[in-house]
Amino acid sequence: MGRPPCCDKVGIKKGPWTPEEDIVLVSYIQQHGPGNWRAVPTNTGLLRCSKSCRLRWTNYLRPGIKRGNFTPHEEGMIIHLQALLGNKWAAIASYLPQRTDNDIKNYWNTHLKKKIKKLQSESESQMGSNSKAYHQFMSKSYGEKSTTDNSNSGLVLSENSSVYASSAENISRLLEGWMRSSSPIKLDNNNMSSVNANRDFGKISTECTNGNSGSFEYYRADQIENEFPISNELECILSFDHSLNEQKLRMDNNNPPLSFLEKWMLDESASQVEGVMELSPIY
DNA sequence: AACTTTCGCAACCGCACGGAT
DNA sequence: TATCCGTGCGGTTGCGAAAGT
Repeated sequence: MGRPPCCDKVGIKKGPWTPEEDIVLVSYIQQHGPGNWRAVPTNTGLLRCSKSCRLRWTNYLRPGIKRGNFTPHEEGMIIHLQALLGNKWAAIASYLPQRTDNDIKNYWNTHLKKKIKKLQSESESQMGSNSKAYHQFMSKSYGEKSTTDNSNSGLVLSENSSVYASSAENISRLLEGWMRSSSPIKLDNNNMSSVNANRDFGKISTECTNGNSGSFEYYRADQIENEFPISNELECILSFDHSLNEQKLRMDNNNPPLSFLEKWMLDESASQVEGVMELSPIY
């Protein structure tokens, strides 16, 4: 009943993308801009369905994607936003513009869920010990000095070096040469989620020819970090997180510990949720 | 060293939604 | 209004790598 999924069509390839396929896709999008995915396999000769092309682009090839380890602060953001929004990964990702929803979802499922569960069980088993594990985690997540643990002496925000998949590195090498072209082009405002850098691609300039998507450009991460300061929205939520955490730590000094999420949810519903919900996500 | 188990993540699947016709 | 089409989203799967025995 109904149409078969597009990827079930005869001749449609599945499985991991090869560097060569990536190059074809990237070069096509360089010329035409993202969108109209249905046309991509037809026009490029890629034996992939349109959906697969879109996914490959948005989750992997798109400029501005940060890969590799999540910082403690990113972890904290994800945990807060997940508690607020639930498994709305796309919404959560909009507050972490360098991360894809898929990446966040995977990180949540493989790391954070376990971590929270562990912390919760530790907190429950250490009732009366003022929830040390919770404090340690929160202080790490928010780069603050813990009020209960002096071993963590402050900011933990330094970012680990990113790890990139070998395929992306291969593409980088393969793309070297033909991508050294033209003068810089202004970034499209609609594409601010793509503003951040993919170090592998180096600096590339190109203009879309369809006139719809405007132009876009690959920047190196260090350039981006200098040229595009953190957005107001993100600053807002970060400062909110900061003050929230301070409040939470103050409360903790006077009250027996609740579980991590219970406490946070209570805090939120008490006073702060509206403030966050009014924030417009970054698109 | 060989085998098994666990983990992490890229990719896929199916559904929902909105715009066009 | 109904249908089609393109796209976005969240859940799940499968495979390679790492860890354990």
